[in-house]
Amino acid sequence: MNNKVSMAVIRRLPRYYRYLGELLRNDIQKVSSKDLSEKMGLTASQIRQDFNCFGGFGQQGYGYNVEILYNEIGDILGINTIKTAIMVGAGNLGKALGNHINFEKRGFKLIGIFDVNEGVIGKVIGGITVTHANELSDFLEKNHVDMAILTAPKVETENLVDLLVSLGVKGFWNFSNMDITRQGAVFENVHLGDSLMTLRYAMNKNE
Amino acid sequence: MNNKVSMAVIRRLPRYYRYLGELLRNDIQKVSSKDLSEKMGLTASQIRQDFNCFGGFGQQGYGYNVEILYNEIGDILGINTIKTAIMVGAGNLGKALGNHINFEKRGFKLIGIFDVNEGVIGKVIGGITVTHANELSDFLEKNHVDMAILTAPKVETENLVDLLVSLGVKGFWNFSNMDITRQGAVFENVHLGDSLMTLRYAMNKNE
DNA sequence: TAGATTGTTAATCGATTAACAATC
DNA sequence: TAGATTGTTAATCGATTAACAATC
Repeated sequence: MNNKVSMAVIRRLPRYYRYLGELLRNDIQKVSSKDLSEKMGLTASQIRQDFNCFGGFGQQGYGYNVEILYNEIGDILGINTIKTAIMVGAGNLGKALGNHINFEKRGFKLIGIFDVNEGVIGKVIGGITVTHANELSDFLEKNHVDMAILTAPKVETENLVDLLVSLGVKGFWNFSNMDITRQGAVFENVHLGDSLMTLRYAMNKNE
Repeated sequence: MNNKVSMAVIRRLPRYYRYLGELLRNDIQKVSSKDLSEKMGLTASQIRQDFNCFGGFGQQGYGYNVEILYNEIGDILGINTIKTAIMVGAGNLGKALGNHINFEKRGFKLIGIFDVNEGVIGKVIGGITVTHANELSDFLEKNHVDMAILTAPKVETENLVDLLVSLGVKGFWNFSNMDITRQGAVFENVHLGDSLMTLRYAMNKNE
């Protein structure tokens, strides 16, 4: 067990979780660090080191029980406890995320979607009816909201964040294409443009 | 100048590029590693090390010329030379990417969008008319396509990739939620679900 | 010239890999 | 018991930070 787990390890956990989930769906009950290392393109040593940051989930001479390991990693990530989330911005990206991301399997429950565009208000996305953004403060006072997904344009987002933080939102999944940080809240800033440029670089390298 | 530049450095380049672009838009002509370090939350030393992987772009006693540095990083990333791209999958995510990503500023030009769903065929996304996926092979034989954006469901994507690779596609921006690799092509596998789980972890840590 | 800031080398820190005793 | 594979320590490798001479 290790109290200071590095970000590099944490970023690998969701990937382990995906591969273990697949084994589970295929009714595979045990897996060794060697099996996993071949599947995932990591070293067996690294895998064992990673898992042992959190305690010994394996059994010498046997390997790891897939189901136990899967659940342990889920617990470490915190996704077995649900937090509430709202989405601000119901454009194409909002629709894509709302309809296709399985929030409940990742520790969140979507409870509200907001937009300023009359064209989408009243529409249903991922089972939630889109509400006008001017009801946002009201909603936040009446409902406990842990996390906000930011899929609105940059300008609108910038003003919004402070309001949301002041009303108790503690986490942000931010697609606004700018890095945001605020005291007392955590931000997962997603930069799809950066990802695309990295691909462009890799393609030249590969030529 | 350094021949073996680490992935850690490369992943920071798009971020430098964004910050420099912002300085440029604000008509700021020079920047020191210290200025940048404060803006970006890195050490000045790391910034200088990063830039010096590719050669000396600065001037002692002065700093860096923003425009020169911006263009140099663009060149390193390869985004000042355009490669062709198609998108397979014109659902909400495809629409979001097609309409909102500025491909040309990131080294790509979108020249075709394909889907199997009759409902979207003929619609225009990001200036491109959606075509039926059964015309894909034809299109690839008539047009040189460097990169494919995979925004179709998992099942459809799996079969598609080998076809695309065999027809000369050399890069993939993959949103299908599975890791893909193939000889002779590079993949940027985007896992939004992993990003969301990392946020969930960070929120518990922050409590 | 004096001050500022780079480019670069050396020191430190952290992450990955190797090795092997423990043990199922 | 013999074989397999973990948990863990030690060795290596790589990335970040510190320091400072070079020089604009």
